[in-house]
Amino acid sequence: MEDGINLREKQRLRTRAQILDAALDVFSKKGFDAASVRDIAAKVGVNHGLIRHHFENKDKLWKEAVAFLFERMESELAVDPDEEAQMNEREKLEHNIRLYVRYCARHPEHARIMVQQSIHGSERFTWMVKNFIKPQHQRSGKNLQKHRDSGLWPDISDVSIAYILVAAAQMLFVLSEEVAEVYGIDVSDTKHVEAHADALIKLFFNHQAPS
Amino acid sequence: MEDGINLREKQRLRTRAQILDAALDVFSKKGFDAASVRDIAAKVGVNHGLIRHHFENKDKLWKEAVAFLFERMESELAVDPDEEAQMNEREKLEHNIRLYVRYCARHPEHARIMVQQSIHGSERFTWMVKNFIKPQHQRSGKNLQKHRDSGLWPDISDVSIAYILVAAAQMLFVLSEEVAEVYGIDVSDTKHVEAHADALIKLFFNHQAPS
DNA sequence: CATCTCGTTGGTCAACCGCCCAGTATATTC
DNA sequence: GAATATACTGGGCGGTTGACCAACGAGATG
Repeated sequence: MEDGINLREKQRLRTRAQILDAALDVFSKKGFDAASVRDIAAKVGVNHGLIRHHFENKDKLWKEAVAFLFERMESELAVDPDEEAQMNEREKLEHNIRLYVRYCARHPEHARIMVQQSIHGSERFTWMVKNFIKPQHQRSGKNLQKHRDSGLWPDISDVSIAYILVAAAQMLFVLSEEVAEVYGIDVSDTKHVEAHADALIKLFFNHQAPS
Repeated sequence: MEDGINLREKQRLRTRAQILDAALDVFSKKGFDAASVRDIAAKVGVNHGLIRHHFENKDKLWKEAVAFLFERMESELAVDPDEEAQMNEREKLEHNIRLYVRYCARHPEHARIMVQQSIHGSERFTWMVKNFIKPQHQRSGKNLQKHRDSGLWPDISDVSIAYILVAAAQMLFVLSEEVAEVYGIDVSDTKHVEAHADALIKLFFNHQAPS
C-alpha cells in the first residue's frame, strides 16, 4: 500500500479534487450563503451527502477550497530564478506585474471569492485575512517600500498603491461578463490580457524614462 | 389633498424610503440571493408582507433600489457650472476624479452591489448593464477619447483605462473592512479619502508636467 | 474466502425562503 | 358619521437549505 497504487485512496483524492474544483466555481459565482452544497455535488455528479463525508461541513469545504486557491497561486506566480537573474530591478517588477495579470485572467474565481467574502465579512473573512491576505500584503509592502525609496515606484502611500495596483489588475477579469456586455470583448483572450498588463506597466512606470 | 399635506401619502413615501435604504444595505452586504426580504423588513421594523405591498416582489425591490442608487449618484456628482468655468481641461478631469473618489467613500454600497451582481450574472445584471452601466461607459468613453487625443490622458485602450480607473477608485472603499483588518485604517476618514484621490491623480497625470 | 473499511447513497429533519392572502386599523372622502 | 381606500399585520404554503444518519457495496486486509 505505497502511495500511488491504492485504488481506494486514488479515487478518494480524485473525488476530493473534483469537489474542490466545483466548489470554487459555485462559491465564486454565488457567494458563500447563496451557494448550496447540493449544487456543488450535482456539478460533480455525486450525492450531496458525500461532501459532508469528505469535508465535514460547508464552512470547512470553503476553507479548504480557499487554501487550495492560495497554494496554487503561489506555485503559479513563482519566478524562475535563472530568468530573474538576468533582470534589473525595474524589469523584475514589470515581470511580476505581468505574471500577476496573467494569473488574474486565468483564475478570475480567485479574486471573485476574495471580493465577495471581504464585502460580506464574518468569521470566514477574518480567517482568510489572517492566514492569507495580511501575510501577502506584508511581504509585498516591504518590496514596494524598497522600490519607492529608489525612485522606481511612484511616491504613494502603501495602502493606496496596494489596492490601486491589485484592483486595477484584477477587476477587468472579475467583471469579465460586464466587459463582454458593454464592450463586446472577451478579456480572457491573450491579446487583451497582455494589453492590460502593458497598460498597467505604462501607468505605473511612466513617471520616469524606460530603462 | 395637494402634494405635501396628505398624511397617508407622506407616511407611504417615508416607509418606502426606509425600505429602500435597508434594502441597499442588505443587498450590498449579502448579494441578491442571500439577502432575505424578511431581513430587510426587520431592519426597518415592519412586517415582511409590507414589502410585497410596496414593491410587488424581491426583484422589483432590487431594481427600484438600484435605480435610486444611480439617480442619487448623478445628483451627487453634478459639478457646479460656475466652478467648472474657471478650470482648464486638466483641472476639470482632476476635479471629476476627486468627486468620484469622495462618492465611492460616501456610498461604498453602490460599488458593492454592482460588483456582486456583475459576478453573479442573471437577468438583473443584464437590466443593470443596459440601463445604467453601458450608458455611463459610453458617456465617459467619449470624454476620455478627447483627452487622450490632446495628450492629457495616458495612451491606453478604452477598456483597460476605464476599468483601471474605476476599480482603483472604488475598491479601497468596497474592501474597507479588509483594509481595516490588514492596515488598521478607517478609509472613510476624510484624510484617507483625499489621500486616495491625490494618489490616483498623481498616477494618471504624472506622464506630463503639472499645469 | 471471510471480515473489515470506508467511499457513496438516499432519505429525514428543522429552519428558512419568497410568495400569497385574509384580516385589522386608520386616514380620507362624501 | 358612514362608507371607502389603503398602509400594515400575521399566518400559511410549497420549496430549498445544511446537517444528520442508517444502509449499501466494492476494495483492502488477514
